[in-house]
Amino acid sequence: MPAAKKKTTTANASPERRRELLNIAAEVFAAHGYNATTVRRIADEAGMLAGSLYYHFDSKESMLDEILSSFLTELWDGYDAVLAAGLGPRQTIEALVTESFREIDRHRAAVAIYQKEAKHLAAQPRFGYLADSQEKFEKAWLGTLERGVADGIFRADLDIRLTYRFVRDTVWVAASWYRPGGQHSPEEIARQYLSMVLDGIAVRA
Amino acid sequence: MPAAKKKTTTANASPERRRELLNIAAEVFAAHGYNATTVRRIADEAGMLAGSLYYHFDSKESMLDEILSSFLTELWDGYDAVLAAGLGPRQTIEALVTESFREIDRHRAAVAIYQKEAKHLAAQPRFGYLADSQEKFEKAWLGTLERGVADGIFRADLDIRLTYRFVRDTVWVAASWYRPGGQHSPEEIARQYLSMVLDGIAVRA
Amino acid sequence: MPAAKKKTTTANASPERRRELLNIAAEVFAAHGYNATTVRRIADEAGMLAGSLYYHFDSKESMLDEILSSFLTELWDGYDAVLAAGLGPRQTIEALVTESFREIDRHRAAVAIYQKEAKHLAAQPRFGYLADSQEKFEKAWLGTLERGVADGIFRADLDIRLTYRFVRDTVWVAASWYRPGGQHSPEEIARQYLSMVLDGIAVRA
Amino acid sequence: MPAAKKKTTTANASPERRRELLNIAAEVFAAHGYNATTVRRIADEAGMLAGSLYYHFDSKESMLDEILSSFLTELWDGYDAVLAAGLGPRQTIEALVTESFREIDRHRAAVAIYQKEAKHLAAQPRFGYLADSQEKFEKAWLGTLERGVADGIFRADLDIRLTYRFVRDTVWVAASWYRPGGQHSPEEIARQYLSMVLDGIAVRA
DNA sequence: AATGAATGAGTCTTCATTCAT
DNA sequence: GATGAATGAAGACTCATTCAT
Repeated sequence: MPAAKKKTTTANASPERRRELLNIAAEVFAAHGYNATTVRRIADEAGMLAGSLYYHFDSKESMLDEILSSFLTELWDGYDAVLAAGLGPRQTIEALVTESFREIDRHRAAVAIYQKEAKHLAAQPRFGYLADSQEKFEKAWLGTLERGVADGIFRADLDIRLTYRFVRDTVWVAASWYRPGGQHSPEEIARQYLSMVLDGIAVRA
Repeated sequence: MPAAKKKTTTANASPERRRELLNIAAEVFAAHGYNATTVRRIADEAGMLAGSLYYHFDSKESMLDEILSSFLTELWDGYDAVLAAGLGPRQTIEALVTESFREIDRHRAAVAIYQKEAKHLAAQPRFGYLADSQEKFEKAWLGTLERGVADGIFRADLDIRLTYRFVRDTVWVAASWYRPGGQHSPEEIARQYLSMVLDGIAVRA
Repeated sequence: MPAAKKKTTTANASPERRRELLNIAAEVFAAHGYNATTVRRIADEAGMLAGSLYYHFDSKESMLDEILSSFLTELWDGYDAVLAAGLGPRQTIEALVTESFREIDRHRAAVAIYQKEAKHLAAQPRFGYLADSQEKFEKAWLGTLERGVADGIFRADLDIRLTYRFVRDTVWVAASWYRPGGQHSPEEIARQYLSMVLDGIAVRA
Repeated sequence: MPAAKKKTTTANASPERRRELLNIAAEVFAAHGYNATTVRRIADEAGMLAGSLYYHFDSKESMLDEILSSFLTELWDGYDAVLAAGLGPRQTIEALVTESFREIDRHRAAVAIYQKEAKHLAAQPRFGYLADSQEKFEKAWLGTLERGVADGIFRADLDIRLTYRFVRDTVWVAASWYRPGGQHSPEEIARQYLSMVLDGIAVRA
C-alpha cells in the first residue's frame, strides 16, 4: 500500500538550508552569469559535492527560478504597498525609487541576475512570470509618469517612453555596482538618484 | 618546418566575409549571451556547418575578441576626437553622449555584448584591454564632470562618483532596448537624454 | 541571412553508417537490456567515443525508437500483405507464423528488445505506436482465430483469448533463443512450430 | 575488533516486514525492470525513505537475489515432488505444467523478473544458482519429453529441443499477462494449455 | 526502525575544436 | 572554402549507498 507518493518536488529539507544554498547560488550566478556557472562551482562554494545539491533542488534551473521568483514576490509586496498609498506622481516615483534601492540592498545578487538574464529567460514558459512582472512594472511606472505630465509636474516636452526607460534603467543598473554595507545607505543613494533624475545635474540658472 | 604555428588558417578569407560572419555572431551573442551561444548556432545562421567557421576564425573566443576590440577601437576614435577638441565641460559631456549613441546605433550588438560580458571578461589576460578601456573611460568622464563642478557648471552637492555611474549607465543601458532605424535618430535620443540628465525631468519651479 | 535552419533532427550522416550503428546498438540493447546499456558501451562496440554517437543520433532513446519503429514497419509490410491475400484462417495463421519467423531472422535483436521493453515503453507518448501496433496485432491474430473457430477449423472448446496469447507468445519468445544462421531455417522452424500448435505434440490415437 | 563485517544490519527486522518489502520490490521490479527501478521508487511505494531500506537489506541486488532464490526454492520443492512421484511422461508433463501455473499464481512478480533478467544475471557469480536451475530444469523437461518419444507417447517427427523450448516458453511467458484472482484458476489455465500443447488447436479430422 | 543529509561513481549529453577530403 | 565525421573535455543530473541522529 503506497503511502505518500509524489513528493518529487524536492521541497524537503529545512527552509533555512535551502535559503543558505540559494544565497550562495545567487552570488555565483550574479558574479559569473547563469550559464557560465557550473553546479559544481556552487557546490564547492557551499562545501559539498555537486550531486548533493540535488537533494535540495530539482535542477540548476529551479534554483534560478526560486531566486528570481522570491525576489519578485518581495519586490511586488513593496511596490504594491506604494501604489496603494494614493500618493501624488512625484511622491510615488520617489517612493518607488527608494523601495527599489532597498530591494537592491536586500537582493543585490537576484537583481543582478535579473538584469542579465531576464530578457532571454522570459521567453521560456517556466519564466513567464518575468514577462508578466515586466508588463506590470511598466504599467506602474509609465502610468505614474503620465499622470505627472498631465498634472504639470513632469516635463511634457520629453518622449514619455524614453523617460520611462531612462528612469527604469537608471535605478536597476545600480545593482551592477552596488555593494551592501558600503558608504551610502540605500535611502541616501535613492535620495541622490532622485535629485539627479528630477532636477538634473546642471546647476540651475 | 617553420615555426609559424598558430594563425595558419585565420585571417585568410576575404575581410568582407569575416565582417559578415562577425556581424552574425555579434547578433547571436547579443541575443542569447556569449556562453549560451553555440558555434553551431552561429554557423546555422550563416548557412554553414560549425566546423567551417574555423576556416575564418581561430576560436569562438577570438570572434568575441574581434567584435569587442573593433567596437572599442571605433569608440575611442570618436571619444578621442571629442576630448581633443578642447570643449567646455558641458559641451564635452554633450559630445560624448552624442558620440555614444552613434556608436550604439552602429554597433548595437557589440555594445549589448559589452554590457553583459565585460565585467567577467576583463579578468582574463586576453581581454585586458577591456579593463584598460574602462579605466580610460572613467578618467575621461569623471574628469570632465569634476571640471564641470569646479567651474560651477555642474552641481556640487552630489557624490561625484555616483553621478559618474549614473551618466555612464544611463547611456550604455540604452543598447538593451535601442533598435537601429527606429522612431528616433541617435542624435535625437542623445538630445533627450542630455536634457534629462542635465535638467532633470521635473518641471522647473 | 539564415540559410538552412532547423536541421536539428540529426538526420544527417549517410544512411549506411546510421544502419551500422543501429545494428550495433540493437545487439547491445538485446544482450543487456536498454537501461543497462550505456551509450559508452555502444560507442566502444562501434569503435568510437560516446559523444561521437550524438553526431548521428539525438539521444539513446532515439536509437531505440528508430530500431523499434523500423522493425515494426517491416513487420507490418509483411503482415499486411498476408492479411490482404484473402486466405482461409488456417492458411492465414500459417503465413503469419512463417512471416514472423522471417522477421525474427532478419531483426532478431529488435524483436528481443521489443519483447523485453515494449510493455513499459508503450506508456510513453513517444512510443505510442507500440501500443497501436499491439492493438492492430491482436485484431489480426484474434480475428483470424475467431474466423477459424466459426468455420469449424479450430477447436471451439478453448478460451479464444488464451489461445491467442498462446500462439502469440509461442512465436515471439523464440527470438530469445533463435540465432540466425543456425541449424534450421526460419521456414523450417515455422513448419515445426505450426505443426505443434495446430496438431499438438501428442501422438494421435 | 571482531571480523563480522557484512550482514550486521541485514536479517534483523521481523521476517514479515522483510516479506512485505520484498513483495513491494518484486512488484516494482516486474513492472519496470530491475535496472530501471530505483531504490527510491521502492521506498516510496513502501512509504519510507530510500535510505531506510538499508536497515532491512544490504543492497538493491540482495533484494533481487532474495526474491529470485526464494521463488526458485519453492519452485523446486514442487518440481522435485512431481519428479519423485514416478509418473509416466504425459502425466509428468501435466503435473509440471500445473505446478508451474501454480507458481506463477503465487509468485507472478518473481516469475516476470526471472523471465526478463535471468539470462544476463546468470553470468554473475552471485546468481550462479540461476544457471544451475536452468540446467536442472532442462534436464527434467527434456528428459521427460525424450522418455515420452521413446515410449511412443509424444511425436517423434519433431526436433526434440525445439519442442522443449516450445513447451518451456509457452508456460513461463504466461507470467507476463497472468493476473492472480482473474477469470481462470491456475489449474484451469493449466488444463487449457495442456490441451493445446498436447492436442493442438486444429480440429481433428 | 527510520530520517535527513550527504557521497561518489557513473550516465547521458553538449560543444568547441580538429582534420582529412 | 566548406563538409563530414570524429574527439575529448566538461557539464548537469541520477542513484545506490552510508551514517550520525
